[in-house]
Amino acid sequence: MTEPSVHRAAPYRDEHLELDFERGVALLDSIPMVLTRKEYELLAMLVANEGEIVPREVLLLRVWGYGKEIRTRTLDVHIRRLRKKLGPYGDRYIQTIFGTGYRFQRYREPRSAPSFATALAAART
Amino acid sequence: MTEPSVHRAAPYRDEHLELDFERGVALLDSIPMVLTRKEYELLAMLVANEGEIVPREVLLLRVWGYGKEIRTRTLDVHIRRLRKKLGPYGDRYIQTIFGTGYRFQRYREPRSAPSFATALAAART
DNA sequence: CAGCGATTTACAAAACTTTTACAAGTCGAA
DNA sequence: TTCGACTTGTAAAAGTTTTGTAAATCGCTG
Repeated sequence: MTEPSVHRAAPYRDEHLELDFERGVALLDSIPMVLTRKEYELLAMLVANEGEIVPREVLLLRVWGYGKEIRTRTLDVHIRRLRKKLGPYGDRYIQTIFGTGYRFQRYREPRSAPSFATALAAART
Repeated sequence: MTEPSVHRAAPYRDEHLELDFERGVALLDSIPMVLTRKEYELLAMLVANEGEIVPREVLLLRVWGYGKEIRTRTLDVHIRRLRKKLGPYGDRYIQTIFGTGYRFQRYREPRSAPSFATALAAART
C-alpha cells in the first residue's frame, strides 16, 4: 500500500541531499546545511517540486509574496547562494530554465561506462 | 517504586553537562550550577528539546507565559547569562537560530578531516 | 531598606535581505 | 553569422531586522 502524500511531509532524500520538511532541516552529505530562512524556503519550494519547473513568478509569489508587478533580482541572488551552499552539486541540483524559472533535479549517479549487465538490469524493470 | 520515565523525567547527560529534571539540578563538569529559577527553566526547556529548534515564541510562552503580543528582550538577556554560566561551552550548547529561536545541542567531540560540507558549515557564509 | 533576581533600556554588533551595476549568456531575426 | 533585445549571473554596496550586551531600574522578599 503506497499511502499517498498526506500533506506536505514526506522527506526528500538522495545520495547527497536530505531535506526534512517537518523539522525544516537540510543535510548535505549528512551534515546540516546552514541556511537562512529565505534560503531554506526557496530550497524547500524547489525540492518539493522535484523534477518540475517552478516559474520565477511562482517562487516570487510563494517565497516572497511578491506579485508580478514587482521587479527584483533577489531571487537570482538567493539562487546563487543556494547553489554555492550546495557546493559541487549546486549547478546539478538547481537548473536554470531560461525565460521561465528553475528546476530542482534529483541527484543521479554519474554513470561511467554502462555495462551490458546494467543495461540488462535496467531493461528488466 | 522506581517509576520509570513517566512523563518528562529522563535526565540529560553528556560529557560536561548533566541535568536532573526531577530534582531540578544541573551539573557542569560535575559541579552544581548556580541558576536562578528562570535560568533553570529556560535551560531545562532547551535541554528537554535537545537538538531541536525551540522558537522564541515558545520559550516566551512556556517560561514566561507571554503571548506573541509582548515585545521584550528579557529572553535574550537570560540566554546570555545562561551561556555565561555554561562557561566555555556556552556558545556551543546554546545555538542561535536567527529569526527563529534557540537550540540546545548535545556536546560533540571535535572532528578531524573536514569535508566540503563541514567547511561550509563552519564558515557560515 | 538591603539584596537579589527579573526586566527594561539603549545602543552596538551581527546576520540577513535587497538593490545596484555590470558582465555574461540565450535566442531569434536579419 | 552577427546583431540586438532580453534574461540570468555575480560581486559589492545599502538597507533592514534580529540578537548581543552593559547598565540602570523595578519589585519582591527577608
